[in-house]
Amino acid sequence: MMCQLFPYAEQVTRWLEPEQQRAWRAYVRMQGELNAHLSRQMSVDSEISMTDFAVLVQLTDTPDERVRVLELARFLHWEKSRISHHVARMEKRGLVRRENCRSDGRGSFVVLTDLGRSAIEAAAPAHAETVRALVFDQLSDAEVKALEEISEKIFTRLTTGECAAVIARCDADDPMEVVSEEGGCPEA
Amino acid sequence: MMCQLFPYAEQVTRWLEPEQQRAWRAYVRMQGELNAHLSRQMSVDSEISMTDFAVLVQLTDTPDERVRVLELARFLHWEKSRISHHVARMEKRGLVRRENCRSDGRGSFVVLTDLGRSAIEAAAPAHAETVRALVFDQLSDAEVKALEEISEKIFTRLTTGECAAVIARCDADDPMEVVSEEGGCPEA
DNA sequence: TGAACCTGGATGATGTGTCAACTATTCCCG
DNA sequence: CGGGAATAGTTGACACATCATCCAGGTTCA
Repeated sequence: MMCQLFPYAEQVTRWLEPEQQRAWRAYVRMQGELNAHLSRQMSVDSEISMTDFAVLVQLTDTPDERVRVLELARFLHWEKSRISHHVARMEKRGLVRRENCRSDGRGSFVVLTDLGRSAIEAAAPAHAETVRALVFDQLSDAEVKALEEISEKIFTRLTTGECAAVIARCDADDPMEVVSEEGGCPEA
Repeated sequence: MMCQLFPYAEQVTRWLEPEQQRAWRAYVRMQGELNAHLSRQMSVDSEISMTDFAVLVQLTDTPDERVRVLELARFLHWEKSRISHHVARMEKRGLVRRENCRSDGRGSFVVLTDLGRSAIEAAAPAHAETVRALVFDQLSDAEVKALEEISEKIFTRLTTGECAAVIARCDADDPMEVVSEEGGCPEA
């Protein structure tokens, strides 16, 4: 039970401090459980999944409720084929529909349907309640602030420097010549 | 871009405070990106995935490197069919093997193979480096402590009370008569 | 104009997670 | 002992994510 995730302390490599290791294990468990719980809640008391929800949010967030496929990919940090497949499934269920772009023959829009709008409007309140109950009702104001700062710092690290090059895959097709000396991101 | 995740502020339901909303959006983005990054790193510079890794850790953590399937499920908070499928795939790749339990004819053990051991030993150092570089190098000692406490509080909420009943699915087969008045977990 | 290249997007194969059955064994209790 | 319930685990169908590949429509430039 001790040293659960990484039994290789100080044998193999510079490892985490005990406090870091405790924090990491706590975070990993929490995050896994929270994701599972939010997904389950969403699909139990509404007809859509968390990923459907994310897509629908982007659409409702846009004035004319239509977004280009790749733009969606960039907002969500998904890769384009994921969007493509997912939109296809959502289209089959009537949540969105596709329309081709007149000004660019290659492009197409994803457009919110009435069914899609009512689906997200039905799902949102319960989701909000859940997040509040599971997360914010447990935390002090200071902790909320800390959570934001911690998240922001890590996110910044993930989206700058060499890490950004990998993430940029969703903008470009080719591996784009990442100059990584064996190991890529970690050793900055 | 504002109000990205939940555009239904104060229209529909008691919603999150602005600071909570900012924190939530930051957390969600960070967590998604971090997961993606850790998975990619693991599968790029080793032959196993994060989930393989999790299973192998449990095995190496056990004295005789063999664990019962359901015990594995409980440790990892996975459901049993997920374990079953995943172990089947790992067995196909030679990372583990199955052995039937002599004392209980129904049961079976998952046993670490030499290949499995060398796979995790090869993967662990780079993973450790990555976690340190992406997460802990960004955080002060106070933030590490805060991260642990925040995670612990949320995790506790997730695994006690009515929420626990849902999670307990991995211990029992039946839906176990969860007494939830329309909505389940959130409204405590 | 047309050849090389780039971009937006779709598609198919494969690996993974979830749900709902299902089988086989063991346990409980008369 | 015998029969029902619980337990351990598997299986199949389906939704989803990723990767590599493909293709049609644009762009650049000679």
